[in-house]
Amino acid sequence: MTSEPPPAPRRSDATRAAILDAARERFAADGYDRATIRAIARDAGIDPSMVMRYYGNKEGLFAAASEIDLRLPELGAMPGRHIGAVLVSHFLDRWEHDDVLTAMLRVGVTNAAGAERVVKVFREQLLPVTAGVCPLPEEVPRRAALAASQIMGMALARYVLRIPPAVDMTRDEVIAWLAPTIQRYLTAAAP
Amino acid sequence: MTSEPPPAPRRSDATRAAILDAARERFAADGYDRATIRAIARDAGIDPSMVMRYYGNKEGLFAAASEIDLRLPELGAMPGRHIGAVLVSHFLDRWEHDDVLTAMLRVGVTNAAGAERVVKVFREQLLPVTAGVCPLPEEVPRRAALAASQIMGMALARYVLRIPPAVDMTRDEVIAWLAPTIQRYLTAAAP
DNA sequence: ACTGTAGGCCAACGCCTGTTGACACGCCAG
DNA sequence: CTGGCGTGTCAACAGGCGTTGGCCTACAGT
Repeated sequence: MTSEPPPAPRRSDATRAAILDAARERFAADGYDRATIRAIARDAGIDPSMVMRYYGNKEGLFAAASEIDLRLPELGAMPGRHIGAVLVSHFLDRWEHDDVLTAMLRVGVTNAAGAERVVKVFREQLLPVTAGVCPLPEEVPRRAALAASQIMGMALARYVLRIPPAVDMTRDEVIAWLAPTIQRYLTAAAP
Repeated sequence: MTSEPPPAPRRSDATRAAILDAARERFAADGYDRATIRAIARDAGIDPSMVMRYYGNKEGLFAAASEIDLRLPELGAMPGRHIGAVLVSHFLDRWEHDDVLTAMLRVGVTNAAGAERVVKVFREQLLPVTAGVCPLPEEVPRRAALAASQIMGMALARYVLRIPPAVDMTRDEVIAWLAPTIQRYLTAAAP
């Protein structure tokens, strides 16, 4: 499946990367519709037609720009009581140090393909990690969805809508409040 | 302030209402950019120029269409232990029976003015209602923001992104899981 | 009955969009 | 040295957008 024979380094790799960087930034800041190919090309310092040559069309560019790896830690290898805090802390890091997640959220809300992409990340990355820590296997998807709802909701309030009290909370305060919630969603007995 | 002397019924009230209905639907379904004035006018069965005549421009139309009343119940008049369940249940109702909230969420994410509108609703409608139930007055904004983050997060997962496990939960399951979270955010001792 | 005005439609504007095709440069193989 | 291919620019396209102004129609006040 994932076996492109040699990576085959091309002379244009720098340009491709510049386009991708600019695209991620624009998609994160403006959402799918307002992030124009022309603006992305301008940011990358090249002609709009290069974007088409390398990524086919706007959808292809978005697909390439929203290749996301949450880099979730292995939860099995740590004391069960810290799972909530570790997850919240990890997501705060990811959200603050790069704008792919903001882009994913913004585009997921505006664009059907974007929403599917979010669902895919949820299914392929969050589900496996939470599988090991939930009491009953059949409850895993539901519990993961609950956890995701709280994490995305805080990201929405804090990084996208910028609701002042959510922005003003320190990182540690956010963790202190959210960790017990995530902990309960993933590990506590069903209500 | 809110004293337009007579309501002054106009012959065009039906048209105005049709435009507003169509606008709310389109903004909810498509977000700010994709919801075009032409499409809204087509839905309302009139000419695009009528929209301009009555609402000035697209921003004015959006401002009129996103006049939101959460219709939050008085929390002071009920047993303190039920606040979480009542709030979650109320928001589920609002979200399912009318698409203004979805519109608000979608536009809040794509549009700066939309985000400000969400913050305004938070400040003017959620804050006052939660003020009566939090232990310390100075914690009210933070606690309300936490509750908002969980409620918006679930709405995002369930009604916008349509993450399958979040969609599949019954209304009662959502309440059973979320109510204790909201309850804790609003009333429990700070962590 | 006459007239002013509000309600409504139509055609057009200037702008910006995604996308395309033709053309120019420079590297590398033969 | 020469040809081809990869990299890049430029100019243009068709279509959609928000917005504007002119014109027609029908009702309301006198």
